Amino acid sequence: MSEKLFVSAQEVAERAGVSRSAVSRTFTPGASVSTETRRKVLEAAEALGYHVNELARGLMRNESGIVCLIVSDVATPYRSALLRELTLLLQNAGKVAMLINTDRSDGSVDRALRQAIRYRADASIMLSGMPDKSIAQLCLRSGQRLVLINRDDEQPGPLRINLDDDEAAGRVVTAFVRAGCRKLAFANSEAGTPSLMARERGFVAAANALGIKVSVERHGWTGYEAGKVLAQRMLTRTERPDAVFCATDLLACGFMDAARHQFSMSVPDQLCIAGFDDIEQASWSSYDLTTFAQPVSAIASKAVEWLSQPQPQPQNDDTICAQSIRLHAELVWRGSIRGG
Amino acid sequence: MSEKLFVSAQEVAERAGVSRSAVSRTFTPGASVSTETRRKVLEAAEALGYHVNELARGLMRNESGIVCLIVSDVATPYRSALLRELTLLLQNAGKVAMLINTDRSDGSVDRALRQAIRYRADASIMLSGMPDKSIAQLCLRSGQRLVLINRDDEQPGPLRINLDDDEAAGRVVTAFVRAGCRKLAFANSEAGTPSLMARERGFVAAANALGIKVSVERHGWTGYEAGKVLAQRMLTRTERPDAVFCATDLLACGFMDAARHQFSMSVPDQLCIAGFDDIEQASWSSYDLTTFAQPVSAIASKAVEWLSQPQPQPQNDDTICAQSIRLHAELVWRGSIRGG
DNA sequence: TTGTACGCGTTATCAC
DNA sequence: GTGATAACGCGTACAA
Repeated sequence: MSEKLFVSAQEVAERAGVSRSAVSRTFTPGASVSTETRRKVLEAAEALGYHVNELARGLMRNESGIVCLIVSDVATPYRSALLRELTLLLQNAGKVAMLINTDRSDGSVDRALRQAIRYRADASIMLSGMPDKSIAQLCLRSGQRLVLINRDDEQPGPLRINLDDDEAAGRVVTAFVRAGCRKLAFANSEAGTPSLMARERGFVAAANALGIKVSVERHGWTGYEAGKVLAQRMLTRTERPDAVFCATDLLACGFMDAARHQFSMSVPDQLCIAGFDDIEQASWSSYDLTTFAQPVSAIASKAVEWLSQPQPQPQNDDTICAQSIRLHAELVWRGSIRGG
Repeated sequence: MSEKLFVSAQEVAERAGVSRSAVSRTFTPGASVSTETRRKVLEAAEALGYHVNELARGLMRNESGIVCLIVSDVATPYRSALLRELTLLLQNAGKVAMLINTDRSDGSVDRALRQAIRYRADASIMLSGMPDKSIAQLCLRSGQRLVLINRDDEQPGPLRINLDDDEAAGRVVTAFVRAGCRKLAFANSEAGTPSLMARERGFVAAANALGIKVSVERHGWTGYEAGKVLAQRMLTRTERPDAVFCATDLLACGFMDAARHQFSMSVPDQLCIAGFDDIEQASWSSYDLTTFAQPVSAIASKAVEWLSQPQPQPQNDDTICAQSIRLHAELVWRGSIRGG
């Protein structure tokens, strides 16, 4: 049953008539081998179908080449776009991506992180969820790097990449007011992640500064259906808003569809809408949504870049050399706000 | 610089006052350990922050627990949905997913497959591309399982999962004719993958059988923009089609948007449209697209199920015990065809 | 430049 | 049930 399946460096060495270390050196970038030996080894390897065993290599080097991507809702447009960029750049950097799907259940992210540790991942990149503090500490203590994207400022990850959510939200208020809107609304999800809440706070604050009150509604998670529900709630009131900022493009699409097809409202004439993320669908002509672009490729390259450079410090147990990057979310003007 | 980072079973054994084997057995599901020993080991492991090293374990067992997902266009709705299901089921089966992104470039999938071999993946699941026959053979010879989803019938993979594309396409013809349409069209991409071509063939054949000619157009890859371009081509003709079957939902969305917003056509009154995949956007009320559902969860569970059961045969070099599964694509009736 | 010898962390085998 | 020992495939210090 269990015949030898993979061919080892030993066999290559025998066939090539050299020592096993010669084989090892041939496949190690920095090593010194004579041209003749290398040729013989390569020939034998090709003939036998030899491939380096990264598991064994990782065991020796204490460096697996594996980077763990921890994410929930992979099928969501923004998440999958970020995933695409990350995997692409990781591959170019000679790393390989391990994908772990989390859900809302308790301990889901912790399990993911533990999985990453068991496979001795060089790093973990979290696109969702917040790890238990102790687990995160364990990662760091184990020499594993941690990158948190659009997560928290409080989290203990060494590299944190965030957006200027609050400031961006302020710019929507200006746009709405310039379009002649006065009855502003904010449609949010109940997820309550830091970036979503920052958008809400920024929007409300900027409006209040202009003496405008904002009606805020929260429902469900950040998806299309939740947007519809939010619209049903906010548009059945006697006092309808004339402009709504949705915390997410998916919410905005749902909101817009409900406004048009269930309430026969015209966008942007009777209702201005703005979203956040700039998912592909936002540019589809049925929506033509004004929104803020997540700088996905910038996020991904910052993350991978940071992972590629060598560990700056040995890291004391208590003093984690944290680094925080704040990226700009550009406003993409389209047709869902009047007077672009 | 390189202080000991991870804690090993050896250290746990010392602290617990038992042998290394006892530690190993504690973390091996099927092994027999006394309750007392297990308790001591678990306690020591917890205190030290011990985690099994899957790299070393994989090295011993000749089984890494890694399953390679080879895919291009990850950010596409259908692909990401399939990816979600697969990663979820793999995790439940105790496996872990390694994601490799391929592009259209030559040798991209081959590199991916080689990567899978280097990490001693137990299996590779291909959602895109077709591997070079020699590489595929190498995988199989190395004891690696291979699953091809919506790929080819000619490929050498042991498990091939396909849909009844041709038959499904025939059912659209019936629906179109029943809606009173007589000028049928098929909008395809230039990608030319087997499933896309099967849909085209099935549609044309079924229409011809009823004495109806079909105008076929192909452009770009299977995306929203390509759908728009196809609409521009087909709707500027003197003889406009009154029903179009798009090889993909993304194409259909683009086609519909162009028809409505650039040609002021009403769907489904002047133009019936059908798609394929049943991506989430197909159900959004702006599109409300009649389409065929990819049975993503069935596909994923078939694949994972097959991987979970033990290798049925030792596999001779020439006789590969291939298995082919043909799944049904259900028609999802929505508003883009008259008279549902 | 090349070969020898050892160690990485784990599991399987076999005595006890 | 438990503990010693061999083996997995590889990198590398060291001596030649």
